[in-house]
Amino acid sequence: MEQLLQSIKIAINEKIFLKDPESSALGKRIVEHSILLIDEIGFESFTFKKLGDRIESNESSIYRYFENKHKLLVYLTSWYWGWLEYQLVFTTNSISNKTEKLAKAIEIVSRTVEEDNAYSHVNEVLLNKIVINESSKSFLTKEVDQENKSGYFVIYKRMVNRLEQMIKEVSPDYRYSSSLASTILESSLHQHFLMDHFPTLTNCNKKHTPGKFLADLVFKTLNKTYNG
Amino acid sequence: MEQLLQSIKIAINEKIFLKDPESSALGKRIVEHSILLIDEIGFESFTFKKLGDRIESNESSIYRYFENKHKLLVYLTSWYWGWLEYQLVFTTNSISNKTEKLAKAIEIVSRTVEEDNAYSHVNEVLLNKIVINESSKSFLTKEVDQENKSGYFVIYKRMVNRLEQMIKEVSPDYRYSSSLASTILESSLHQHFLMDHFPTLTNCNKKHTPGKFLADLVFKTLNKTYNG
DNA sequence: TAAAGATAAAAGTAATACTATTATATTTGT
DNA sequence: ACAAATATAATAGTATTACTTTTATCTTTA
Repeated sequence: MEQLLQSIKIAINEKIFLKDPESSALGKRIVEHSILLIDEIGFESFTFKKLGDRIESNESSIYRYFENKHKLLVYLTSWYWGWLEYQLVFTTNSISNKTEKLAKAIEIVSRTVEEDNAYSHVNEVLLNKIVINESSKSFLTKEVDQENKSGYFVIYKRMVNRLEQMIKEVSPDYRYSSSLASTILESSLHQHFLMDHFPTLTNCNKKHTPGKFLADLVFKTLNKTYNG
Repeated sequence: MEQLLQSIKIAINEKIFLKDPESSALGKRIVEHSILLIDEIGFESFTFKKLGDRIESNESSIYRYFENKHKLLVYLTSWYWGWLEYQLVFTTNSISNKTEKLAKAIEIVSRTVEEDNAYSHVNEVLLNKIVINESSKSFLTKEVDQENKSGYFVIYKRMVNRLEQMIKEVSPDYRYSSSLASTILESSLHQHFLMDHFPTLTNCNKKHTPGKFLADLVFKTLNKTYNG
């Protein structure tokens, strides 16, 4: 699988960037070090000036790739969802049992991310942390409707739709398939956040993972017994 | 109830403000108009200078009440959860049937807020919109652990705990009571957000409210039939 | 009615979030 | 191999933000 992924490029809506960061060494350094720096100091404190210093390049050169730091965050989260979507599709594709397929999907989208060496300039473990801590800020803005129209969030929406379809395959009569699908993704991120910062607000831990909580929730809701 | 509430003050952790905004006319104007202005232009664009212009007061006077706009947001969301907690406790207190009590609680925390004239300087309808659109930003920061230690989020945590207790009353053996409780609150806000901006990612609408989705989810998960 | 406390006005500072210009590399097409 | 095209770096500049400080004035209240 790693060999296979090596040649796959995550396709991101071109409106999100001014110049494709995958198209040059500088672009890749921008992506690589923005992940490290945002993880380190948080999105609020992150600036293109600091990133420029870090990669020994100039602030203005970064502006040639991304209009502002908000678009960079949209890019990074899109990349993450695209990467996760690939794993989801690849892993569940061959599973014919519908219940088992949905169970696997829940596991994939909610598990703690482990190193993936397929993309040398992206640290997926840190990117997952960024998605947990910062990604809400990419859509909780006054510009969300306009950016949604421009297709900034297509990959995320496709992820929700894939989960929704799997839910429908398991329980065609369930009324809230898309709400449940969006709740799986959102709650997964939230439970991971609570594990790190508000442990009294969650029962999840290394043993009882967010994935197990969500599998239990989903299959009871869909009236299917499943012993994952 | 309105008469009763009139005399109740929502108690907010004193570390969140420099001077209690409830203690003066200017303080109340700050709260009142910050809600209107944040709703209007969003938290990112909101500044104390703009608020000062709006209330015909000075930027530096606002700084006497709140250290920065982040603390003001923490204050507003705390106020909201305190207000909602009061409604929750008041409304569910007299219900002896445990299932019915939990059902009512879910309804209270997930319903669309309607006007409440008890607090003249707070527009609860707009504050609810702010909580949906901006409140995540109050804890998705690098300072969250330190602020949590200082008690900035106690009211929210108490809300989750109240829901958790109600869940335990209904199903003592359910393993994920606090995860489910935190999911109810988080998912409720998220489903309202999706209704407004990503209608394809939710089945919720005026008829099939987030409250109905969540009640269905919770009672199936807890193996209780309830026809709300 | 004097003193204390609150608010307003003005000015200043460092940093942010950019834009514009020009110079210097680097790549590529012939 | 070399000119042209393109990318990057360096520098400077602007408007705004997020404050702090100082001083003046206004309002309570003891």
